[in-house]
Amino acid sequence: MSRAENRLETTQAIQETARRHLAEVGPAALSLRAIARDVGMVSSAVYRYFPSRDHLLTALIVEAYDELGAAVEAADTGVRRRGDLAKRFAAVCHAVHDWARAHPHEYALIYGSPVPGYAAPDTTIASAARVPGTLLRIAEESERAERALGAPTRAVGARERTALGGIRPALDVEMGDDRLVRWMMAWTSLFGHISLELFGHMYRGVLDYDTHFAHVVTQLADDLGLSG
Amino acid sequence: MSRAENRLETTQAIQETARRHLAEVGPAALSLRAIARDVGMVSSAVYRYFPSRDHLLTALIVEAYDELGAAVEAADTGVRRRGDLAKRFAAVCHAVHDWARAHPHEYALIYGSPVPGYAAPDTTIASAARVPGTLLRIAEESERAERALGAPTRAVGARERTALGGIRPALDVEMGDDRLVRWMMAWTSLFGHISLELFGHMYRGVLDYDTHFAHVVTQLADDLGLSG
DNA sequence: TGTACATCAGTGAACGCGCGTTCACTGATGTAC
DNA sequence: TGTACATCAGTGAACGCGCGTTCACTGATGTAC
Repeated sequence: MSRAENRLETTQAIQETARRHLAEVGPAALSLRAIARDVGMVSSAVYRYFPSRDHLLTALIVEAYDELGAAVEAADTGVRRRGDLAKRFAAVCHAVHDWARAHPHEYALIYGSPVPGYAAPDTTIASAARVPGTLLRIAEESERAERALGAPTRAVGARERTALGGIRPALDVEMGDDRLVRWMMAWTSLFGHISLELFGHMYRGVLDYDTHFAHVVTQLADDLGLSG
Repeated sequence: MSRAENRLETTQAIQETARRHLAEVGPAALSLRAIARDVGMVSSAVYRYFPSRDHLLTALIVEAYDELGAAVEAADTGVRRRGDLAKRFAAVCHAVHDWARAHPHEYALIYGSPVPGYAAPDTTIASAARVPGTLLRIAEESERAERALGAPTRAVGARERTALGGIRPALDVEMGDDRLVRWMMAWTSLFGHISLELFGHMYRGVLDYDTHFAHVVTQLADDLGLSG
């Protein structure tokens, strides 16, 4: 095995082990020494691969965003009838939900509490943007198709229009303010739902998470005017 | 000063200091020794007041839930015209938002990632239920007043009805499934919005958090049929 | 094809630090008679 | 009002443990001629 191959393999071994540890102790208590022990090397050797604990954490964050992003993009792309926006939206929502359920600690790492003392570098931005980006692509299609929203939306004033100014540059289409607002609400609903569910706030209230989630997703699709 | 007064005062001093530390290092890294040092006593003395680190954490969690709960209840009660449900709903939402902005770390403690290795005891349940409870009281009023929902809701099937079975016991009124679904969605929207905002996911996207939040709240009130 | 040198992975010891929890203790505050 | 005893707060030392990071080093892998 070449040096380069070895390097790649060891880097991955460290990252995988780190990820396992993350699930057990959380990001704040993630320990380089414990990871090194588990991989079977001495703690100082890890520094040949990651210059510091924070760099390792960044790698884990990027990995999580990318894994989720890939799952979501694949779910969208997997829908044959590209014009069936309700189906695409549902596929995306369920992909986020499924991934979060399968990887609760990775989800908590990127969508839960920020890690104290850690500032995510700009490297993470592109990966973090994949899910919102996928949603916006569907939103654009609904705008192009001139679909009417399923839920009426209050008139959007100039201030609210300005408030949403940071999102417009990410859009390829001139989108109505009312539609954009509804998509923002769908986005917060989606992640709010998943966070409240995963972090235990629905416990004993909602008795069947999957059924309820599926219902909410179809409702959101209706509100966005995607069904029909 | 009596022994009992002293005890209360020291307990509070420890808890306040713990809370300050929480804001700096997060729940996972909260250190009894550091807190003791800051209060001006030896670390073992803390054990006269809290039997373990986890008990202290529980106290902080209950405190946070109660503070938020009290703020939310006060906001609701503060609305004179009890029949103005839109105003009550908005007051409640803004109370959550304001409190979260003022106490981001306490918010993260209760609505962010679960603390690894910590299991919240049942003691926290009553305090945690205050915000959802306040929302449900408003929901009940809207049911009693037979307000029509502002956003149409897809027919709720038997399975979804069953899935929401855990919430019905907390209701004093027989509530329509469509309304209950909308209130669940409002709840997830509210906390999803706040979490995404506070945890940095709206950064550079939404340019004016307060304006956007206010707009969303009025929209939610519309959807719930509270305005009018 | 072989040799000389450079690069790199991994070692092991060390630095300086912090942690939660236990325990025997001192001295002050409270209580019962 | 005074004395004897019980309760309690806080001390300081100790146990056993873990952490991130640095550094001089050995030995293996790669490269240039």
